[in-house]
Amino acid sequence: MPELPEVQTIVNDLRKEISGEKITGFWTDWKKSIKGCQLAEFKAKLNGEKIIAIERIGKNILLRLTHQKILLVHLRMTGKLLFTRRVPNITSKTDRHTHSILLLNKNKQLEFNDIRKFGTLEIISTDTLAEKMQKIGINPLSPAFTLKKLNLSLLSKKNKAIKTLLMNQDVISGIGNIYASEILFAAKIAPQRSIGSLTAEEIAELFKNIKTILKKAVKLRGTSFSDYRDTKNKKGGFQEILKVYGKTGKKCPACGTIIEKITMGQRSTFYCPRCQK
DNA sequence: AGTTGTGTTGAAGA
DNA sequence: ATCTTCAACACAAC
Repeated sequence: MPELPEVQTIVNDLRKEISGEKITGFWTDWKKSIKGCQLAEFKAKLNGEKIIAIERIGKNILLRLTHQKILLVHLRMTGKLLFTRRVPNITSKTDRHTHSILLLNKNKQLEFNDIRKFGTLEIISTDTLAEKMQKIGINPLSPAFTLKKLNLSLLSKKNKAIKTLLMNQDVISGIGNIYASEILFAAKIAPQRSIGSLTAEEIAELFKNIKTILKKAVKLRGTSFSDYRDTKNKKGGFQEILKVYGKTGKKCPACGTIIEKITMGQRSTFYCPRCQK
């Protein structure tokens, strides 16, 4: 669910909602989300710190705090960050799947809501950020991500399927199962194609569409295929214009051929067998 | 009512 | 090493 466009939407919204706020407490009924230290230490580290900046790296959300601390949030499959107002003196979650709450001043709070409880929270220090993010690949929306760069990252992976590469966070960060299928449809490339078989023209088309699809999805505030919601629990808009993802048995919007679903690395993969060569 | 599939990713297994 | 499979968990759809 939350891939680059969804995480970026959340980060953009959080900047407006909780930048500069002070953390006054932390509540949880699911300690397993917390990585790196025990609950008591986690609470102690957060308490009294101010949120000074909010950023995205890949699918990670970074809340930069005072004293060189960073609260690292990963939503995995069904995580949400819900910005809500607290009823004073009551632990008030707005949904039964909220398992942690970051309590802020002005009665603001950030609920970490996660149906499947795969999401994670961790506090790191700024000196360990680079190490922690070392294996995260390039941000496909950054100017540094060029066609040349894409070609370079393809070099050593000639035998792998192109869809697998798109989803590999160590190479390009932020593309997940939904956008991988959509980008490959837009680029007219079949997902199972090996990287070595791609022509220069196809790689150029792929490059162009990685940028355009992701940008469009950010503009539309992400895809709410099932669980994804923004910080105000609202759906995105990209699901309205999905071309192939989840469209098994439906007609290809470009040529009318029936969309097929295959499994690649235990992940559903959707494509048009006529448009995508 | 039991089985299957689900957007992620690290850890275990081959 | 590197690639594939599994597990974490809850729920909807079949």
